Formats: sequence, C-alpha cells, structure tokens
Amino acid sequence: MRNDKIIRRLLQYRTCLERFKKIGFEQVYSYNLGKEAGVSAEQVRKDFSRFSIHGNKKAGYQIDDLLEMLNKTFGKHEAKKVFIVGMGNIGRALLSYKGFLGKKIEIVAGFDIDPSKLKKREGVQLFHLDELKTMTEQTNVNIAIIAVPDSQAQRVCDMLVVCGIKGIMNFAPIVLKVPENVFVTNINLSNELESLVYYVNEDESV
Amino acid sequence: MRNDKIIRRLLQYRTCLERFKKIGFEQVYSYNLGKEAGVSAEQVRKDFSRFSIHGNKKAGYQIDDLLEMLNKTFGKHEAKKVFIVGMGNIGRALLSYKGFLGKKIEIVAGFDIDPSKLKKREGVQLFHLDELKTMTEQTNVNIAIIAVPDSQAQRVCDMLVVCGIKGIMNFAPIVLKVPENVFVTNINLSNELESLVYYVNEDESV
DNA sequence: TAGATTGTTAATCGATTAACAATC
DNA sequence: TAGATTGTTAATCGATTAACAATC
Repeated sequence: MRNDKIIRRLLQYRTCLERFKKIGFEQVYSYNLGKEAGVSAEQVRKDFSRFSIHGNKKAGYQIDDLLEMLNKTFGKHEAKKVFIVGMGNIGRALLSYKGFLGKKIEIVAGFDIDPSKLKKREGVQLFHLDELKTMTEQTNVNIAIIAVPDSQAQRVCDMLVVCGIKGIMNFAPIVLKVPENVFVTNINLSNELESLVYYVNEDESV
Repeated sequence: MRNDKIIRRLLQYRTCLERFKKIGFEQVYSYNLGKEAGVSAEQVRKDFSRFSIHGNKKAGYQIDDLLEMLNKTFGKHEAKKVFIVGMGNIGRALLSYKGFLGKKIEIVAGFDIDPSKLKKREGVQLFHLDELKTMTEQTNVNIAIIAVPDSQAQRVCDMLVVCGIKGIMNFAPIVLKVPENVFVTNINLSNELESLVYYVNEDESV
C-alpha cells in the first residue's frame, strides 16, 4: 500500500506523543520523538514534512499541535467501527482487547457460523454469519477482521466484499483475493514467529 | 531486520507450496507460485536465486524439492519452543492458537504476575513471572511473546533479555529497547486497524 | 550573536521490475 | 526445432540518510 511505512510511523509518533503528554511534556524535538519511536530525527522531520506538519525552528514541536494534526489526519474523534468474523481464540481475544479502547476502535458486532459461539460477550452482540448483510446495512461498518480457519478465509472475504467492506485485517495465512478498492493487512502470527527463529539462529551461527 | 521481506515471502511460499501439495500438485512454475503468494513470477525467481534454491529450466520446480530446501532454511523438523508472558486476552488466545500446530511452534510455558491467572490451560503449564529465569535455564527456550500491558512491557522485556531470550514478538504498542543481538518483531493491532481506516477513507475521498 | 533546530534538497542505498540470454 | 521457463544482469523506482541553508 502506498505510503505504508510513513503511515505506520505517524501512528507510532502519535502513541509516543500521547505518552509524552501524559508525563507532562509540552514540546519535543525531532530527536526526542525519534528516539522514542525508534527512528532517526531526520526521519521524523521528513515524515512530518511529507504530511505538511510543521514545527518551529529552534523551538521544536508543541505536542498539542502535533497531536491535533495527527488526529486530523487519522480521525481521532469519530469512533472507528469494526466487525469481527470468527469467534475462535483470536476473535474472542480481540473482542475484549484493551488496546482498542484508547484508540476509539469499537467492535460493533461479532460473527460466526457455530450457534454455540453466539453468546453475547464483553457487551458485544454476536450474530450468525448470515446476518452479515443486514448488519452492514444497519451499521455502515466498512472495516472487518477475519479470524476464521484458513479454509474459510477466502469465502468469508468474498462475503465481506459483497457487503461493502473496504478494509480487512486478515489473520489467516493466505493471500486474499480482493478487488482493487479493498485494502487488506495480513497478520501472520506463525510467520512472525518463524522469522524470529530464523534471525536468532542466523545470528548465532555468525 | 536484514532481508526481512524476503524471509517473509519465503515463508509465504512455503505455506502456498504445502497447500499445492495437499491438493495433489507435484510441480509449480514461478508464475503459479507467485500468483498464490501475491507476488510476481520474477520476484519468486529472484528470491529463490538469492537463497540458492534452483529449479529446472522449462520444467519449473518440484514442490517436494522446494519444500525440502525451505524447510532446511527454516528448520521444519525441530519444534520451535516459545514462552508467552502475559495471560490476558492475547496471551491466552495464543496459548490455544491452532495456526501454530502445523508449524511445529510449541508454547512451552506461560507467565503472569497474577496468581489467579496461573491455572494450567491447553496442556501448557503457567508460572509466576519470578520463575522465568529457572524455566529458561531448564528449557533452553530463546523466543518469547510479550502480551502484557504497555506499562509493563519494557520491564518484562528487560527480564527476558537478562534470561537470555534472543527473539521477542511484542504486542505492546511501544518500541522496546533491546541490545543489538536481540530481535524484536512488533504486532501493533490498533495501528494496523487505524491504518486500514486511513486507507479506506483516503480512497473514498479520491 | 552563537548555537541549535527545522525543513528541504541532494546523495545513497536497497529493493523491485524489466530485459534477455541460457537451455530444456 | 520452437516455445516456454529459469536465472541473472541491468534499469528503475522508492525510501532512507546525509548535508546544509534558513532562522529562531
């Protein structure tokens, strides 16, 4: 996806800035922010420049100003509404994931095909997958998380696309086929761990 | 991390090849594999070339040969042993995550500081964080997953490093400070979702 | 003013894509 | 042989880093 890396860094900067603010800081220099976010000061300035976010020569950046700019870019104010499809381990964990709270990410509904899994959880209503169409129309949600078994992932994905979902976070280890105007981000937990194992072993053998 | 992208693609190729094999294929061309893995045929050939994996002119690649090569590179045979620190939603979900089974990823132990969470689950023994040192020595595990609240993540990370852990999969939205010889891979679920929201909105406004 | 920091332009680096020779 | 595919070399593209002028 275009600008992928910058977007992720900007989001990371925001998290860092919120942390700075919480401990009472009012301004930062690109150097401080870079250090906290794990990138160089030049990278920080370049990224801001790219998104027309400006600081003050010599005086650095006002944290509140930066946060306002970043929140404008990423829409901090309206809640981001999300569906979860698949009420297995991952799906259920995300239903109650605390990390979403401060980001105004709201799980609007969960879906599964197994009726035994459709008990309301964490205040979120769970539905049979058949209700997907109706629910999408009612709620205007356009982001969904796929947390179903691999063999079902493409089928579920197709359903989501038909229902008008435009962004998908996919936990199944397959490359989903989607139309051009649908965005997918893959979280492949096994591959993440396996690549770690690779690096660790590689490093030891040097 | 060096070669990061190639490594991930190679792991993805392996998953695809296993799927091809399961449905009875014996050979593939770079074109087929690329399509399934979501990359170009040239990319596939280039990646293989980089890791000295060779096919046959005109005849493509024998799936079994490829798998053998990839398994040699990534160590398919010995189980990859992992600790999980933090028995909250994410930690517990990973304990029972089915996706690890076929990859020979074995969760050896779970840790938490809350005694009420230390009931054995999914056949995995859970321990108080104080036992980390002992357990590392007993098991020779050198990969761990951090799934604790943000405020605890760096502290837990430091403990892991002291215990000799060399690879960390981090679910906390902070950039961990680690020595050079320790590898970290970050899974920031909020940021993944937020960037999706950004792309979807961006796309609609065009 | 002197020193420090931003913001932009230029240089470098690395990864992807294109081209094509080798060859089965 | 003709056609198709691999594997490598060259060209392109984009992202990061370095350099430095502007300026507070």
